[in-house]
Amino acid sequence: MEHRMEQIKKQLHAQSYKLTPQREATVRVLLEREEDHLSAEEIYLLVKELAPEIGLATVYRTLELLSELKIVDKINFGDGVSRYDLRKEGAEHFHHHLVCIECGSVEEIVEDLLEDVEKIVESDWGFQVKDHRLTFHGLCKQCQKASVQTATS
Amino acid sequence: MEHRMEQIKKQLHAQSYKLTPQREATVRVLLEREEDHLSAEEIYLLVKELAPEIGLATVYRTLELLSELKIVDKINFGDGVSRYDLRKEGAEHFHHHLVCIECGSVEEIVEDLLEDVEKIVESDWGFQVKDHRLTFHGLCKQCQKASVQTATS
DNA sequence: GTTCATGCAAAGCTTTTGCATACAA
DNA sequence: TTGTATGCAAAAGCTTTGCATGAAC
Repeated sequence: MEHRMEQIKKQLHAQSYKLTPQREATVRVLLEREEDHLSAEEIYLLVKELAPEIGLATVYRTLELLSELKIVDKINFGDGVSRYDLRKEGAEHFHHHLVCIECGSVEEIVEDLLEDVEKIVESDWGFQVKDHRLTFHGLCKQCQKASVQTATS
Repeated sequence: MEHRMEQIKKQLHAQSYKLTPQREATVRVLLEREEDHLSAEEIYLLVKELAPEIGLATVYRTLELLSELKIVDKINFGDGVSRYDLRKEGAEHFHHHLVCIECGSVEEIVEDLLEDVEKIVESDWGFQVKDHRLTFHGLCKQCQKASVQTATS
């Protein structure tokens, strides 16, 4: 079994949860589609390909479990569905996102750009930061090009 | 009529929308509770005190309209409901939030702490930033004190 | 055999929509 | 009067829950 799956299995066992076939299939989908930001429904459909008998409720329960264990982060880009994002290995903080308001694409920023800002928040506001959510909304490279072309054509 | 309400009225008229009594009551609630982060349901209950005949659907429609005009920002702290936050006068960007994971309190940071980070995102990722969402999760001052007391008592 | 996990269906919530009515330019 | 806005109720999502069944130790 791959390194990452093995690691997650240990995390589950450490809290006396089992890595059932359904949970494994769900994690596998999340690993395979690590760059995406899948909704529960999308994950469900992909998991069904690996484990056709699985129910949507189990996917929700698994995702909730993985959230609690901080293996995945639940995120909401404002379109009414929750999306689930695997934490990068060893990452303490949730990574950042660039959401294009034109084409809807989502890019990830793994670098932590908020270290300085968090120091300011802790010293000036007395707030002890545990985690963060940072999303930029704007135009991705492609859509910037497209809008320049439209403007000049 | 107060300055801010008058201003919003003009913004509506500029797009040929009317400031109906229902919309005015909704805006009034948002102004009165500017520091809070009310859900549609909470806003509805407060608006009912000013305009008892109003329907929940109208509140939703008004909030959607105000969102489009960038008079309010819709935000989601992950508890399954959307919350609506009046933009500060003249603010270009949405302000930041400090959400306490212990007591659930939400504090606002009006200062824009992301100017440097946005420059990096634009230059290093080629992403043209239009707006952002930044929320810190952690312990507020009060809850930090409380947890120290608990630990030492 | 006891506990934990699953699948299915039903229920629960928030939010949106259809439609007839009321209002305003 | 012509289009916009509203209220109500129904519908439409997404997510959670109850419960009986099944698997694991």
